[in-house]
Amino acid sequence: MRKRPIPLSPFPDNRHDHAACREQALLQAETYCRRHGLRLTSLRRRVLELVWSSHQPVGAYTLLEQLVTEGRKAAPPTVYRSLDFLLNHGLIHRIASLNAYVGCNHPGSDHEAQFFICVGCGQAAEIGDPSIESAIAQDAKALGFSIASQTIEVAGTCARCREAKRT
Amino acid sequence: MRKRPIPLSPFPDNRHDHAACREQALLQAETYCRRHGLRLTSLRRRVLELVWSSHQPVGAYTLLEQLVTEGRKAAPPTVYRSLDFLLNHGLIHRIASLNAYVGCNHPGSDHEAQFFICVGCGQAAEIGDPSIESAIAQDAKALGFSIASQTIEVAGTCARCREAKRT
DNA sequence: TTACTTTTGTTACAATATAACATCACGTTC
DNA sequence: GAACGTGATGTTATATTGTAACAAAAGTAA
Repeated sequence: MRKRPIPLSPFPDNRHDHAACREQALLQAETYCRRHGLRLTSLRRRVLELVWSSHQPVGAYTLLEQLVTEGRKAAPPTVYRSLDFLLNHGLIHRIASLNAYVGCNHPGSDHEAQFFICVGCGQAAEIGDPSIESAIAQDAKALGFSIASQTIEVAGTCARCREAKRT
Repeated sequence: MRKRPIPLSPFPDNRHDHAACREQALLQAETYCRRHGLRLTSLRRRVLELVWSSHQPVGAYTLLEQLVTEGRKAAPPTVYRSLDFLLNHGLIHRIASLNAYVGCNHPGSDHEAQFFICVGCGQAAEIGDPSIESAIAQDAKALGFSIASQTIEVAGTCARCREAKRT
């Protein structure tokens, strides 16, 4: 029997209360930063909030536009530095295949995840599947390879978008 | 019992004859194109050859520089169009985490692969592991997600580089 | 040859990301 | 509070990766 994957952040259903979802993520980030002596400054908090504005990975320049619209003095380094902070502490993930960033609701600098990304709605579901992990770990062992980081991104169509297309 | 992964293109050992390796890949590409009525033009062949100049994924602009050095009239679209052709027919892969391209020695437009990429020597090993595939397929099934493409890239240190670092 | 399609050349630009240095804000020590 | 040191942000410029759009050339078939 294979272990059950942990659906850390699956595709949200129709009655998903996203405001609560985002607030919870921000609270977790605040708690995490307080406990680790990190400064979740106003800028960093706002960038995190913007990343969490949906479950669709968002590009750095989209975030930049939003900051500027809000009246902040922001340039590319403004955004990238905040993103780096959030990435380093596991508060967001980078989706390499999209050059975009998505929130993570289980902070901690040292965790890997797998993403299913819908080309229809653009949403990304984060999975933590021990079966994938162990398969990769076994291959690494066979190769004598020591793993530093992983990029696992599966693109396709989510259930709801498939259903929508059928009609 | 889990199936054995197929090491499609593992980290080459010290006595790896890369000239032969590259020539074989080019022959395979020629055969593949002939059989499928595709035109492996001089430019495309040369780009493929340059990609195969090592097992290190190579950037588009590096290829461009080399073409220009050789006296070809090349601009970014020159390279990207050739890369697109080679990608579409499974003759190379794109490594999203590096924005770089690496040769594939089992042509065919519709195959997925997993890569182990050494941060020491820069080489990429292509693996086709059914265990990883099936774990992902099971997650997709559980989510009702239909897979279109995959990006699976594991970064770390290969056996030889680990050994080298120990001394 | 002519007509047609595919490939390549060419110019311009879009999108993503970083380097380098100045300034500001915050906490600590005196 | 004043002086200091450190980390965060502002600012300008530039590097890197990738595309759009159209013209010219090369291959293919009637």
